[in-house]
Amino acid sequence: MKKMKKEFYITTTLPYVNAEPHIGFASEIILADSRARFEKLLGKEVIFNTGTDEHGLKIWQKARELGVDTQKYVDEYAAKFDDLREMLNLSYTNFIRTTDKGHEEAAREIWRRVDANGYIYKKKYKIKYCVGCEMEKTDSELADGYCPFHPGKELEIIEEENYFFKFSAFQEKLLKLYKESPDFVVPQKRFNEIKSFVERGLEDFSISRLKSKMSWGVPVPGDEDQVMYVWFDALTNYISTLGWPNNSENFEKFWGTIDRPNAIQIAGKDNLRQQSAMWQAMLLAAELPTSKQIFINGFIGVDGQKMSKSLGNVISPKEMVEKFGVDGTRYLLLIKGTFGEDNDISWEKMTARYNADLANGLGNLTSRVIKLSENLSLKHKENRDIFDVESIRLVERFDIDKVLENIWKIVTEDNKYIEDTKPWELSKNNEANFKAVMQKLYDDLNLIAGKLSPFLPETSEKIKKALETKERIILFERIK
RNA sequence: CGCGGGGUAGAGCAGUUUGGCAGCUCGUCUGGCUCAUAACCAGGAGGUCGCCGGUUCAAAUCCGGCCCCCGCAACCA
Repeated sequence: MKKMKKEFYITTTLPYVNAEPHIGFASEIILADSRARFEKLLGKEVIFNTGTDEHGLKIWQKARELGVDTQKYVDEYAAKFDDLREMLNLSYTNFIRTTDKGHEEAAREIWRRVDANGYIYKKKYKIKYCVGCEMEKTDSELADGYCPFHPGKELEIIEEENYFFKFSAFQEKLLKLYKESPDFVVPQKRFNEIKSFVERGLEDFSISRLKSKMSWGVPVPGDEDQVMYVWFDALTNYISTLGWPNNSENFEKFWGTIDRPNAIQIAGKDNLRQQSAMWQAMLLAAELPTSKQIFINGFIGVDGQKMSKSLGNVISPKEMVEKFGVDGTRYLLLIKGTFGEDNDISWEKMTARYNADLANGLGNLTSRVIKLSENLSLKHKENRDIFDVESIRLVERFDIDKVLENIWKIVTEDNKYIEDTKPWELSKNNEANFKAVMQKLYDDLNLIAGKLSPFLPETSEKIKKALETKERIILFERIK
């Protein structure tokens, strides 16, 4: 067996705090949590990072709109996101807020390094400004050259001077990085997408805003008139959370070194460019190690449609937990489909799956075994190496749906085994066989509990406890 | 020629990288069981793998062409 590295680092993206926690983010963080718990079980020291992205124009506007102090507004939202820890039984070790002082300092430091290496320059550029909206408009937001909300008004052209990041200088370096690590982005199709994006050529992008127009951001080092564009600041959280630049020991241990990158990132497909190109270029520009691997998840649709507020079909993590419980929600979000693909959900389908797999499947099997073995004293053995090489490979690709499918094969086999051996008859006429049959079922259920612990931690504990105490238990109540 | 994803049983999907018996879950039909949460087990029905052509002993899978759906630009991961 080859010697494995003892430290594991995983981070989600940081949700932007201008809306309630989204089911897509819940799915992302449950995947990350499952992986983090899994690695911990394999004996690694784990840092699992998440947090909130709190700067930028939209938040500043939203707070103004509501007439509340911006800091107060973000404090409230950050707390809402931190509530997910309990709601979804998450095991994250770090919760970083981009308004944390340490983070802001780190963002300024990475700026200084990128600047010192010659990758930041100042440039005047023209922006289109709609007086009706009192907002800057990008070309993609325009309809026939006019603001869609104020089509009668001419757009004003304003010249603004901002700082730019020399993204264009990183085309070759990024392609080299992609070439050298063939699994850098998973799934492959997303990797192909970002490769061809970088191959087509990169454009420098603006990384600051005039403070006079929008003050809610990290001040640019050496220029009091500008604040950082939110992306530049936000991406830095993945390393500021480790105490970078002050705590270089911790940083190298978890984030890794240039020769041995160690950081696993998970993100939604809307974040492909930011995470796998922009952020990597920023790291290269600051002469820091890149990420090790980036997993890109698909989107969740409802009944074949996009989930959106205007359609009124939004399913929130909170509602799911109210209906299916913590582990029910975790299970349903883990098995909803192949990692990286867009997955379709609906209350109807989720309820059917909940009843079939959790109530009728695992829950009912647990009841059967506990009841049948009520009066027996069975041997308890500790599980060792409960995950085989195949399961490890699957979890490392976030194919957790397939791992769970394999666990559920044991449930099916055991139901069949009970049917074939008829222990309720054996208990009356063949004590020895009865005991042997029940011992096997006990061992299997104990194994299932072990295998479930990273994914459905609460259920895992409940099963173990029920086996021990022989107390009858309804793991998952059927839902109508 | 903007970029990308998809079309496989009534529904939802896997399988396509590396060609080799068309598979899973739900639903449905028939039968069985009574330990269990009206749960469980067995068997059955149901598919021209979007269409046309090519390569091959062999194509859902590889190649060429075509049709249709969806996402990316407005709340939104």
